Amino acid sequence: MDEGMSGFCIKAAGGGCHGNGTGTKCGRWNPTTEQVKVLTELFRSGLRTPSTDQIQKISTQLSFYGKIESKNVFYWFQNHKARERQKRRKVSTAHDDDHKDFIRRMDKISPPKHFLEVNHHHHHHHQVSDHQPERVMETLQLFPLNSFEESEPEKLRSSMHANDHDHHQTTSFSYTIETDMDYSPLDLRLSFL
Amino acid sequence: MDEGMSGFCIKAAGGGCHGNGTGTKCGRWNPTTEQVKVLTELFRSGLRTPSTDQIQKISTQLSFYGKIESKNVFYWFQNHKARERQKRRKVSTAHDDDHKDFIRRMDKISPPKHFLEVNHHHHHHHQVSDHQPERVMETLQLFPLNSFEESEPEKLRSSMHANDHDHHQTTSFSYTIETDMDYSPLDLRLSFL
DNA sequence: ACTGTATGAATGAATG
DNA sequence: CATTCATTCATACAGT
Repeated sequence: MDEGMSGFCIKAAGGGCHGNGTGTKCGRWNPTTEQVKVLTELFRSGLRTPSTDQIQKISTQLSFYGKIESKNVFYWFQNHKARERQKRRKVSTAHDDDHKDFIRRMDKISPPKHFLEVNHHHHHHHQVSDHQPERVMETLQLFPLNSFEESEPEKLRSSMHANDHDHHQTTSFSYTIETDMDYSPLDLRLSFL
Repeated sequence: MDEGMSGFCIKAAGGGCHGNGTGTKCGRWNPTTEQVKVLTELFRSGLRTPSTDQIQKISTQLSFYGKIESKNVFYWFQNHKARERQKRRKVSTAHDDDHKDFIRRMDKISPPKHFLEVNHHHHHHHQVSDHQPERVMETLQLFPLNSFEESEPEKLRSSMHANDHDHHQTTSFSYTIETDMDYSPLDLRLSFL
């Protein structure tokens, strides 16, 4: 979730919409026939996943036919490829007798290869029932306040060094969840180091 | 940077099977608004790449609001960071108004024929810069003709013949826009090096 | 007007 | 860290 979540591009409506005669509403990109034509042609020519540069160029060219952004081109190819494949896949079901008990996506499909999967605690008492939050109201120790910033070399957190939780030195910051709902005095405290 | 527009996005449609594991056949984590809120807050506080410990703690805290695993937190941060960065690059492009000053530059000769890097130019560092995308209004150099990936024998169909004079030595494909509107003889040239 | 379908947009989950 | 695939949500538009 970024700031601009749900496709509500309510931004600057004035003239925002490409002035095509078909009276198109703004809110989401509505490709013109020309744009679609070009995109389709590119796709048919073999372009499936354009690189950033190509996307840039394509959208720039297409911008002549109407408002368009790079991401539109990006999504277009993403979707087009996905749907075609999706369609193609529907034609491969139950080709034989019966049980095609495969492609069954549900629970644990692929366990995280590396470190992940650590959150496991209560399982003994009422396993899958509604989780009775044991009020783990402990203070959440977070980042060292100086390690963030995209400068992470290759420090895979594979470290997995048991537990350290010792360096609780400075800056602590409490964050209280703010919700409209009013549940228990549950305030998540996130302490930053 | 619009924030908290209406607090919807509550994908309560179709399945909406997040929440406790009372037999919900959810395949993938569906974060609750509270979880997202916290994660976002953490992100905005500067957390970008939480360590294993932090991930652990965060997911533990967030588990109060619903089912969640460490890997979810991990992926969330990965994606969030990546997308924000990607947004800096894709959501740009063509912001100019109605400057139809398309420059039909003399096509730049395509580099060597067979597969070769499509990106033959700049590749400087531009971490998080909010610069205006350069208007690459030149012939659209696209993929290296010899398709890639997948077993999709896309038939290269080059209908639209070049009604122009322009024709490169390489397999170029000229696409002429055909519209009822009668703007300039703008022919979008898509050259596939 | 409502409904079904096509498709733009978003994002969880991976993989390299 | 970037790139990609799979799912799903949201909407524009066509058909009845």
